[in-house]
Amino acid sequence: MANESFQEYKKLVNEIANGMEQVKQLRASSSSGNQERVLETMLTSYEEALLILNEISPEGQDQSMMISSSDLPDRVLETMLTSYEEAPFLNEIAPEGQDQSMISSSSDPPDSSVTHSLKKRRLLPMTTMLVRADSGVVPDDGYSWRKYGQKEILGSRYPRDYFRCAHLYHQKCLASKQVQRSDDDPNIFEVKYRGTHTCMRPAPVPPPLE
DNA sequence: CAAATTTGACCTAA
DNA sequence: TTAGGTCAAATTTG
Repeated sequence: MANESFQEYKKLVNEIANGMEQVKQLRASSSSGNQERVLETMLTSYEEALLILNEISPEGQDQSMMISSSDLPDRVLETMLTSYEEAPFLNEIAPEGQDQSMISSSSDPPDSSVTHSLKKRRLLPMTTMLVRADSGVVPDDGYSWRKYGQKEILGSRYPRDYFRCAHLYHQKCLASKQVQRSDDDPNIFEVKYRGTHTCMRPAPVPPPLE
């Protein structure tokens, strides 16, 4: 069934992938710190958008209940718009050619109901790794962390611990991590890292395996 | 004593 | 409202 919505779907995927590629190139050639950060945010959004598209990909048998072809682009566009709002300077770098249509905001419509919510804080993605802890204690990863919370997680047998870099105050190091014992194997811990250390502290030895 | 942890309260997105 | 993330006062640790 190569119906219309499927064609649209493929087109959308291409557009996003294409835009993502552009951002990557842009990132590779610029060096300003702030721009770098913004580009990083945008890249993340693109990736999220593609993930969403994958989740609801029309490949499955039940195509009939596939998105009404309008609420899907809405989700994607909302995600992307958030990023573009954080990157006004990009208006000047308007890429040659096509995909302006995705950036609907350039010639502001007067009563955009979207403009009110421009204060979204976008958090960095977490990278997860599994760590063996035969002694029941999580091996040191070389950084000094300070624990700031612990939570019971619904459906998990063990609580989740919250840490952030111990140098948050002396330096602006925003790195943080979460640790949670695995449900199935008590000797395995799931360690999630967010952000990278700006403090150049001791041996940054990222733990093994994943 | 300072510094790190514990733990219930607080905050907020879904 | 709930679940998950964070704050911060009390407590423990070194």
